[in-house]
Amino acid sequence: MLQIQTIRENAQFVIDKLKVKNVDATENISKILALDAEIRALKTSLDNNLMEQNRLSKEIGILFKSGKAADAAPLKDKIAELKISEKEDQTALDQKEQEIIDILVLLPNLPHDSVPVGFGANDNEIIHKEGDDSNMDETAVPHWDLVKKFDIIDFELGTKITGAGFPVYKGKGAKLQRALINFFLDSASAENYTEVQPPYMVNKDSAYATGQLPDKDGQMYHATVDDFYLIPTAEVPVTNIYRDVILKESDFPIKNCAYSACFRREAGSYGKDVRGLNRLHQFDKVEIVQIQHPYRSYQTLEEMRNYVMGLLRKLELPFRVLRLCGGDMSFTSALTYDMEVYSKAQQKWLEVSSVSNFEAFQANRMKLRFKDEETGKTKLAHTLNGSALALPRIMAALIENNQTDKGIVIPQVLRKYTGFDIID
RNA sequence: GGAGAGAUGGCCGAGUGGUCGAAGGCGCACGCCUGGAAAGUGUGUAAACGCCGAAAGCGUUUCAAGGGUUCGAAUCCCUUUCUCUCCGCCA
Repeated sequence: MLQIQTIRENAQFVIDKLKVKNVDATENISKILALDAEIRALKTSLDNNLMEQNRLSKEIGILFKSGKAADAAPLKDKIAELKISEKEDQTALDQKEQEIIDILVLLPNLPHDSVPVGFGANDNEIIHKEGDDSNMDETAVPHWDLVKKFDIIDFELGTKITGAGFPVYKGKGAKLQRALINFFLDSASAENYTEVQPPYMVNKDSAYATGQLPDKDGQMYHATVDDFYLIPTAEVPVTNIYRDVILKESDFPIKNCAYSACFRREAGSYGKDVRGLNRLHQFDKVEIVQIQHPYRSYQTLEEMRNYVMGLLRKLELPFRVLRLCGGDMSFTSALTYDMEVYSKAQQKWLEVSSVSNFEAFQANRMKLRFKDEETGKTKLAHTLNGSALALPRIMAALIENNQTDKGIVIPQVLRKYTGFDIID
């Protein structure tokens, strides 16, 4: 959520920035400014009213103590009068505050200066490319056929047990996935990320704090009996560790990593992109989360990007890095890099990681702050996160790119985790 | 799931209707003391919001959350959430 103070002080700047995300906020911003002025006037009037009531109550207390209780009656009448206008102010205030929040919550985060203008995936800026992204010959087999041939992932079985998008990993397929998870977690630990195992279900407050609610309500599985949501990413529970927390500057940077299963309804996506492992309802991911001082968050974003690039390099996968354009960025993000690996058999780039700086947007919703040593004031911290990495598409690319006559060759870096060097 | 007890500041803990944002202790910060440190000692030690911005100052709110009684609630009543103990169930 944008800070009301930012809007109050830089309304035009906010409007201009939101245009980069293709949002015309002119009307909403002027509504917000009007409501904000009304709210402050009401607050002042209400505060003065309450102050008067408190003063009179104290007087009554003194009268009671000194045995002059009878003299209190006129004061009581006065308070009764004040209470009528208090109630009016309070009702109006509650209503206006709800109104302003209802609008604020719909405004996305402001994009960073470096974010290119654009409407969709085609407008993203390719800022880096690495590895051999030539295509394989015509005999190359897509992963959904390979996994069947080697009996390592069974989509039909998952459909029987649950439904489409819930595959069953078997034998060396299950082991390869576990190897990747361990490789990712060990790598993060080596970079001083503290490993956590979060809950896979969260309450409404948590889903709201990281921005899944109210914007992406329909994308999460909802366990209605207890009103819990299945997490779409570990970002949600891990970032919420720091909800309503005031940090010290010396706590920065906070670095957490977490493996979790992720659950996404993916309502509205059908067709070619959902084939095989490309888009699932349940998948595994290792997530890295950092909380940083506002001055250093962009430096941290670059570190995180470099870290993820390093993982892809070790896995010997061709990849590219995109700087997302305004139209393709998420609601909460100020700057996002996507990493895509090239699947030589599908002849397609597959998104395997998204690294973002949310600046103070999530922190504002979840009241994640720190004490500024210079001023002694509490200020909002910056939150960042990234996938490091999402498993299914990595699996798909490894299986496809490493197919040989003899089987699927396991990259060197994973062999100590898998215990085998080929799937055949 | 049933029965009971509880939830107070960074932590421990007092407070059962009035001047209580809250005693005391610990911790922390700064100072004194010391050659230096410990001990001792003094002072300070929450957040949000409003009063045109900043500072100062003033005010409002906050003792799990929400509602109620009262001129006045940490304190009384109701609801919810959570924690602990016992019983039941159980990986």
